[in-house]
Amino acid sequence: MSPRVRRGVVDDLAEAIQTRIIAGDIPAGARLRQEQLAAEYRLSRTPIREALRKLQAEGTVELVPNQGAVVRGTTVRDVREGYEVRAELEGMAAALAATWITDVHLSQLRDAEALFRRAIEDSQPGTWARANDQFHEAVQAAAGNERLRRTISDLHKAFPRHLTWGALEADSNLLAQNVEQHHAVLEAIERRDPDAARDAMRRHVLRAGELIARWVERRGTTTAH
Amino acid sequence: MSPRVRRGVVDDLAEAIQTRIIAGDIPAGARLRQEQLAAEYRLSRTPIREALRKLQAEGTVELVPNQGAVVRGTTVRDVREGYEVRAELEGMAAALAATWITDVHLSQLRDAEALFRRAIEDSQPGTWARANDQFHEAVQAAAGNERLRRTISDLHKAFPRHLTWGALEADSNLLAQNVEQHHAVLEAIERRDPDAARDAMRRHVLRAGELIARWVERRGTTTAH
DNA sequence: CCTGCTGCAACTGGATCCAACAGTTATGCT
DNA sequence: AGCATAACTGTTGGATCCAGTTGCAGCAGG
Repeated sequence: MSPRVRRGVVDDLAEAIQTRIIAGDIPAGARLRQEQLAAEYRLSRTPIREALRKLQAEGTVELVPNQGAVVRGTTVRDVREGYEVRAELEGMAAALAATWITDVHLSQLRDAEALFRRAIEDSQPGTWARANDQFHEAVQAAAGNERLRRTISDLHKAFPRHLTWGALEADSNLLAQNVEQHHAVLEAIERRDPDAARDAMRRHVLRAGELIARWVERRGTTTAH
Repeated sequence: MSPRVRRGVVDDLAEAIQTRIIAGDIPAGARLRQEQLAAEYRLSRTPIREALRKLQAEGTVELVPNQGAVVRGTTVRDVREGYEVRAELEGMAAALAATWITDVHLSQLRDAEALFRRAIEDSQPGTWARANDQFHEAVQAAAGNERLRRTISDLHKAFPRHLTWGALEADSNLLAQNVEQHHAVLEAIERRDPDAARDAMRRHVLRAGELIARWVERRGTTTAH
């Protein structure tokens, strides 16, 4: 969002690995061997290790001395706790958005909502997930609190994306409900009603969290091996 | 809090540097030269660099390619935004604490409050800051949401401690007000009133944030050079 | 006196090298 | 035969090395 500052190789590298993890490409509990990653990315081990340190700080990976890095498994409790916090923060963002939103941001928000709705109705697999992110990001942008935005983003990145997908993909009815909830948020923001916006967003996120928690519960923890 | 897992050299190192920064020992805007740090800690540059990567991920330090690490300066806007978020989260923690607190945590909370009160009344310089942390941490522990705790902690570490100190130390009246506010939070939690607890904590944190913001404003940004 | 160029020194980024440690398998002793 | 120990393999941690880039100082020119 603000790559105004110059980025180095390891920043890209960390992001790449991060992406592969949240995409579910690399499963939880998997050991990340430095040499293998080095070979894969045509680099030496040094930048790999620095990237892993970054991921450790972000909580994506656990780093045990002399034993290497394993991707942190997500427990049901992690999901519940994380979404509880996220609900609060996104609710706050919605409330702020309702009071401070400008016309440009409002039109962005409307576009995102519309895109999401269409993606669901036409049941386009990859598109609606992206549209969903776009909607939430639009709200956060409208809120105008950069720190808040970053905090939510960090929280969001703590969960592999396939969790979100998997939990909702199963039932098209749930997706329809999501459309309704997004609409409620948008409507409250349009009405400039902070309390209503906060409440709508809170409920929305909490619901999603509960669904994901149950989904994870059913399949056990995502920690492999 | 959970150093159950084995820690390595760089973990300690990162924490040490972090501490020196939030203590104000290393001023904002200062360049951290790897060679110097290496000599200082009797290590090679490699672990230093990894530690800096961690700090970069935590937002404590900015890492520009071929130019090294500088500690991030704190702008007034950063303070306002950060404390706004923190107020929300700590308010949430207080609300959770009010509903879920157990007897052990409650006594811890009472102890922390009393310690804080005494430290202020006897005007012991170093003690009250520590007692303050203790109080807030007790609330978060009582809330029982580990993720929330960690998120607040990350947020807290984003600000050098001497900011907090400096802004409050000047006026003993402000400290007395803080005692009152802590008491209000404690009382609401004792009454098991989530809404009141949230509100009291929110106000408390927002006030502190506003004071710090104004203090920073007066002295300009903390970015040296 | 100020501005722009050029060469040098210092520092960072990445690669390579060696030592230490964990896990595993094989071996010897009871 | 079973258990304990010893050797081996694979992997990480930290040190050293080399190349590329940046920033600064000094100098020439306007």
